[in-house]
Amino acid sequence: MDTQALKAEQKRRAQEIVHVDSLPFAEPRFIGGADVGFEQEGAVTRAAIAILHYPSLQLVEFQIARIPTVMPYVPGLLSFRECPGLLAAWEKLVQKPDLLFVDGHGISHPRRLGVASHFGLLVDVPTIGVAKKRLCGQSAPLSEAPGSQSALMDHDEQIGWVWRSKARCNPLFISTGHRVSLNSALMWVKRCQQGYRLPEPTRWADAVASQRPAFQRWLRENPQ
DNA sequence: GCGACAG
DNA sequence: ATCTTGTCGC
Repeated sequence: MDTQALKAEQKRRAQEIVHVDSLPFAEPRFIGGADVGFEQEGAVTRAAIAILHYPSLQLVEFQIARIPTVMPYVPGLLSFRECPGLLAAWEKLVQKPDLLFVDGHGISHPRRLGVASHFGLLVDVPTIGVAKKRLCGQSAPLSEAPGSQSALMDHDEQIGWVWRSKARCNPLFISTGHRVSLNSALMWVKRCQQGYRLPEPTRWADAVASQRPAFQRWLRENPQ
């Protein structure tokens, strides 16, 4: 694993990211959520993608792919570890989403190519990064009130938003993945908020991957 | 040199 | 990310 070469590749690919809205829809019909986890002590990569109908936010499809892990976790190089699994899950989808939320950062990354951006480029789909922790950049302190937000800045450049999606919960870090502006990224995430810390697409992807009770209940209510 | 560091 | 029960607080 040549770290320097991978970093150079990130800088190169980051220039291909479309930072403005080039969404082929006035309103998306399907929004997806993607999440990656690991099994067998990291030897197996498990990627899950959940597809929700918009604006009902009802789960309509999910796919899980398991492949041999290709790389160790290195902060800043996450996409090289997670994209192979995400691609495998993506190819299994019957209904591709118009917009995809990815667990992790988009352009709020040292070289502006977080997993949400990298995957968006790979499959050429609009993506938004929804991360639970900061990777880089700084922001003004957030108030305790749910809904409070602050721009995530790297010097003079805004690379994302820090948004308290729910009271008494740590904020989320939202950023452009690909083909979605920063303002729209935050807007779509807000429109998929249903009272939990994570927006529905990402929340369902996690529930599917981890076999959460809510997902098991959905399976029972949706035979076949 | 020291601390930070998505999942 | 993952290993894991109860527990504190709204």
